Amino acid sequence: MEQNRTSSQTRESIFEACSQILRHEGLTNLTLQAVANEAGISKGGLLYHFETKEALVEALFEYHNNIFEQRLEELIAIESDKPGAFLRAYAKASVEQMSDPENANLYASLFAAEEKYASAHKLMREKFVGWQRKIDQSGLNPNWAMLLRFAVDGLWFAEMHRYATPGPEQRDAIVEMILGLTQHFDNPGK
Amino acid sequence: MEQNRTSSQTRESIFEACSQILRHEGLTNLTLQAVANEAGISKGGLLYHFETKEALVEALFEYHNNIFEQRLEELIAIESDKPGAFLRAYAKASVEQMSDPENANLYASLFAAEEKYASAHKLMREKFVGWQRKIDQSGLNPNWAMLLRFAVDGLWFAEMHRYATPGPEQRDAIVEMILGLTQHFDNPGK
DNA sequence: ACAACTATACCGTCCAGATGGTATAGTCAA
DNA sequence: TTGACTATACCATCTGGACGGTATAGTTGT
Repeated sequence: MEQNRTSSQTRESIFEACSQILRHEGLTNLTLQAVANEAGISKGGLLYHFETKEALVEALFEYHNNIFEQRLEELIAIESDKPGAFLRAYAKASVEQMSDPENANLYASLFAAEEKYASAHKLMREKFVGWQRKIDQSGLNPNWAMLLRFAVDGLWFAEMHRYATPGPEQRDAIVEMILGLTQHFDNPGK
Repeated sequence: MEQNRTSSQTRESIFEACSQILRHEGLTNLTLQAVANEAGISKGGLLYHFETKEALVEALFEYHNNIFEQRLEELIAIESDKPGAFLRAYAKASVEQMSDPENANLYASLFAAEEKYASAHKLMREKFVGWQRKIDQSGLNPNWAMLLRFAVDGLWFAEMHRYATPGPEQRDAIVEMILGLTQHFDNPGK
């Protein structure tokens, strides 16, 4: 006979089910019924794990944030501790995240979901504050460091929405350019 | 007796009604009924002007895009035709757009709407392609120019979602930094 | 000038379908 | 026994959209 899954296994499969739906069907189709079907459980079972849809979405944000931050930690560990190290890791982690084109849809849907689910938006805002704090402590001129963060976020934003994105070689060149610029303490232009 | 408004007057009041709702209530509350109420017409009247909700949303995107592009044209006219001129106008127009904090909500809702309304997304993608083309023709090294565009878009993205945004003085300083960098043909850092 | 007609700008009502959420009764392995 | 579910039924609410109807403005022929 089949064994019941543990609670945490089911939770993970629910998160992956949500992600699949967001990747291929979009936020509009992220209904409780659809998530339950995709995860191979019933709607009642889904609501056993998450009392409301908002709680589900918030947990989904935490799930993806953890993945990102774990990778970020790994990249920080590799990075030397020269000035701008965090910024370089942040840039690499952001770019990596978009290496699978299907993730563009996922993240675009996730950002769209923030508009509706205030708790998810709050979570993301707190995350950005944390990253920005580390960027400030990164040893670079704060304005210069923030400008570089915006360049990274802007690339990410373009990839996510597919807004006039660079081709692979140009993207690599721009990323290299950004990484190089993080080695300057301040704006090298005048 | 009261006169009927002209079609274009009503259309404009509908766009403003949509914008008000997006600014203060969010995309979730952008229903046909709510738009009709806000515009002071009936739901039937609204559907007279826009056959479907998708058509309404698409027209709303065109409306706001026209506002942005008109301002962009003005700023281009002011700008000298030295290299990077378009990029500077683009940066200024983007920043100006966010000077009213209530617009942050509006644009965040608009971007969220793109996830649902494919025609609006298509429109925005085409707009970005057009802007990117002008950036490419801006007389700067293409990779460098695109990097600067991403910096602008990243600032815009942060303001829109209120993600660890700079204070007013820091924002001004960063904008000045970006404008200064557009006067370099290529990455001035090494 | 005036009647006839057409086009425009709406209004008010109705509806099928979907959604999030609740409740309940039962299953099944450890 | 308990935790982890399934299955089903149900509800209140909301949504986009279709519809028939109406008042007014503008055009046209005579």
